[in-house]
Amino acid sequence: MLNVFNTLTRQKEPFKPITPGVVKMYVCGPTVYNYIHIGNARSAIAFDTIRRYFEYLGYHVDYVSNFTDVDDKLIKRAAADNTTVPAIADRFIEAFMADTTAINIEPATAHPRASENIPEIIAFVQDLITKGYAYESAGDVYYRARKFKKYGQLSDQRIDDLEVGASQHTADEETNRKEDPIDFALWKTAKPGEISWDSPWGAGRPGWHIECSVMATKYLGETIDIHGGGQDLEFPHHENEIAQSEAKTGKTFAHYWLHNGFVTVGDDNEKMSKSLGNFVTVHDIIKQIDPQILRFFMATTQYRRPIQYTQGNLDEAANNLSKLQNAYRNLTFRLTDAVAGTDEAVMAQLETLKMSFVTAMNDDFNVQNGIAAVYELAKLANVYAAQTEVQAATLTTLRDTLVTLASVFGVEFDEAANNELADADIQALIDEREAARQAKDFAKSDQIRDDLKAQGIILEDTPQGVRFRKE
RNA sequence: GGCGGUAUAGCCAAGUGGUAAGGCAGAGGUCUGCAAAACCUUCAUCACCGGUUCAAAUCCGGUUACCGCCUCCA
Repeated sequence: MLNVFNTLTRQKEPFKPITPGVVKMYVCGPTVYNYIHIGNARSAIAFDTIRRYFEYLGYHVDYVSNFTDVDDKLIKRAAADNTTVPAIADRFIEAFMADTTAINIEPATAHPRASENIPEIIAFVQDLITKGYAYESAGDVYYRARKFKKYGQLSDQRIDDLEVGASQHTADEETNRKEDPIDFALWKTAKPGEISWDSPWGAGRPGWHIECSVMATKYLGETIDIHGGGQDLEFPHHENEIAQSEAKTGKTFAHYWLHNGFVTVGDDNEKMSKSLGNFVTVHDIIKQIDPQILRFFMATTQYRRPIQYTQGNLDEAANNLSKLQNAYRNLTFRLTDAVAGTDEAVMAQLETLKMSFVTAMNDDFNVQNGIAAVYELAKLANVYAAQTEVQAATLTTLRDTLVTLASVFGVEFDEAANNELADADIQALIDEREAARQAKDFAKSDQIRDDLKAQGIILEDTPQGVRFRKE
């Protein structure tokens, strides 16, 4: 039984889907006014890993993640770049897709954009006004937070304890239009020249939280299984989503609320964020490091724990990743001289490891214990592949299992890197070196090996002959 | 002020009552002409104080430090 930590109840609960075999999950996506930073990437990776584990268990996952493509920051960016809001949005959505593809994140079932759901948003807001949960004020529309009895439930806040303005991001002119400072905007009237849509309240645009309520219910239904996002969205964003959605539908919005921890940087483990300006974009970082390493690093930290983004931690992830890749190579290499048959003892150990993996992951996606099982699998594979006689079916089963389990973390094994390099020049050098080794001319053979290494080709002598890989 | 999260070896980190998983780095070894890859061995009493218990990293009380949210944020 899979247990997930539900922010709503602050405890682990058995996961029971609304529809057997199906998971409907919505994960808050980025506001597309810049390249995503590695904190955004962490969230995407955390929920992609969770999604992949559901799929490993055999669930069909309907995974919806939005783009917030209309808001103050886009308007500001468009003005600064002397272009339009849609142009900015298009540019950074394209960059988002490129960056997330590089770190091996599966595309969502749907990637809806706020700007493409304006009629639905207006209808949603209108319904909230009709039901008495919202009111128009000088062209803006606000949500009456106090009217929603459960307001504060998710973040465990009582309205009266909230310190208004504690984050120092409240705008005075907006506060003046509200009945109550805790109320939040559903619709904002357009200032001259700003992007806008016609509405019953005049030209304007959606507030920040409404698009998620609208798109989640539109694409997944009034009640969904899992709603995810970063911990910083707990309040107010997700609190507001609940208030909007449940006031409108009268139904539970999401059964399980999952929140990923932050990426921290520097000696004081400060949160990385766009507003603090201490961020590293994925766009930049993957020019310097292998995106697979970034992916592996983040995927192997449990989603609720903070991640310290440091060079040392990245190096460690790189070493661990190559450990898995070496196990894959070791298995693949022996297929060439394997005999028929299956080793039942190894198969039995493999089953035990798979059970360890599932047990670990079923405990709120405990990837630390999950990856430990994969490391054990790698060791089992290496020991087996080092035997003098190996069986093909045993090798392929070990390899298939390695591939399947590692794929939950987004690890892919590159066949080409192993490789059967059809480069005649390199093969000639390898043959020449072999001849030199046979003649015990080690000075020459070592020279050839060094030369190839300079080209990024690593030679390895094994009892079954020489093999090579790219560095 | 309200709410929440952390604290385990040089580093990452698992572990909610029974005597500290796993990984990285380090050390020693096996294999190798030498390497590489791999394997084997080795490496901690759990922030601090007090309490409960036959037994606590794990429960209770207290202390300290760090981080986050309280309408820009993943």
